Amino acid sequence: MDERQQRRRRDAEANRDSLLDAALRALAEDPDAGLDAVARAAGLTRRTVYGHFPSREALVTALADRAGQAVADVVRVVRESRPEAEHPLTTLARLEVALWRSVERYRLLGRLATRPEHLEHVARHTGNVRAFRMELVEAGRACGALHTAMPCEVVARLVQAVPLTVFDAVVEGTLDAGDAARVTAVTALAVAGADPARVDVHVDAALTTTLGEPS
Amino acid sequence: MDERQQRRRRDAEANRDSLLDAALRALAEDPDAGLDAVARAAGLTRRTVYGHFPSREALVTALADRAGQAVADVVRVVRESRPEAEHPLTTLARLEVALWRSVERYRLLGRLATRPEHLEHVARHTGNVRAFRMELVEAGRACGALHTAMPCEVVARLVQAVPLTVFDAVVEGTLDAGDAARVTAVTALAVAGADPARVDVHVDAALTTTLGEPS
DNA sequence: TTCAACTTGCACAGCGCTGTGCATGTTCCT
DNA sequence: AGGAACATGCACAGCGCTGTGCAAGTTGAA
Repeated sequence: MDERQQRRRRDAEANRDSLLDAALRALAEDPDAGLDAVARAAGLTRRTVYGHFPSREALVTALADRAGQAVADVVRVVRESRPEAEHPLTTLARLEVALWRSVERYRLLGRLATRPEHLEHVARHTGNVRAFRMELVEAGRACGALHTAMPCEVVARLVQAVPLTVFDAVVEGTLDAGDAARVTAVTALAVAGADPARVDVHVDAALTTTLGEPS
Repeated sequence: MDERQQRRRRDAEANRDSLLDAALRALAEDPDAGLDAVARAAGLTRRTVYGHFPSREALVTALADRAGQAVADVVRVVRESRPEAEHPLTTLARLEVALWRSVERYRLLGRLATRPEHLEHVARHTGNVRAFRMELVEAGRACGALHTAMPCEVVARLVQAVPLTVFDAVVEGTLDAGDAARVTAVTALAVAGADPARVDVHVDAALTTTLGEPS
């Protein structure tokens, strides 16, 4: 009963995956992209999509859940790998850097949130990240490392948008992809109210810690 | 030849205006909102829209141009009202505060930019703001008031998203509308790399300067 | 008051997208 | 090799939106 016969043929499973991958990219660019564009990007036909998903909404839902799961995993890993005495701002930097590895999925959630019909469904997934960010901001303020200019929840909301903006900057060519993770972390700390002179320490620590892990 | 007889009847002109107003709100929420929703929000019929605009695209274009003009005016006013010796960061704060008064239009441009078909048309309007922001960031760095962690163009791009994020926070209820202008300015300076301890000075100066002007 | 400008309702064509049925290959599994 | 699972092409219905034509009403201006 562990796993049923899930999917009988391997190629079908592979097609389903490349379909989800194509949808991830296509819908992150345009949440209203047609199924034809998605299928074509996956090297398949529109008709075939309905062999894997009963409706367009089912595809989007599966995709959103998958993305939400990935993001939740990132949060969990960062939480669990956190040393007892690690500075909250270093953890925050690590979170943003680690999150950058799943930016495509994070971005998908952000894009779907711009469509009223998916807003509530996405909101269930973004809660974790926001809560963790708020936690870290509060901890950062507790040790006097953050300037307090607005409520923590507002800060968390503003930080939430940073990776999305950075991604947009990369897409439009303003920012080099190699610098993106660092820029994200630096900006996130700045928005949180950190002293610019001390940001580098945390970000560098985060980058060296999180760098060693391959795909 | 100053003004032709432009529009013959006053009510028609008024309807056209309330149509544009409704479209501003509706399309800023959902760039794909139907003309029926727009007309209904203006207290008119879909059929009437085509009495004022030949096509949906014409409406959107007129709206985008109008919004772009408003934003450009804000930039011009802030530029011209700038005292010789004013600190660049104070000017930047003034820009963001003044821009907040036209946030709905600024936001419309931002929303339209998420739709591929309008992207290039919007880009013509956003150039001014970005250039001015970059100018101010460079000046701020020149007098040592800004921590340098990334290229100016990247900073300008990141600051560009701040008002939009703040507006979203207001819409979803995370932030009180009364604090929005201040939060925008504070966050913009933070992203630019200002010392948090000195941000208040510039923002307060900007708020008191720009506050006296009514609608 | 009278005419022109404007709004409205209805009806219709067109377009693009979704979702389905079916008949025909093609590919995997045993 | 055989049969089941899967992909494909085509045809079709449905839906929502755009854009147009026309025949009414309604309102502003002279």
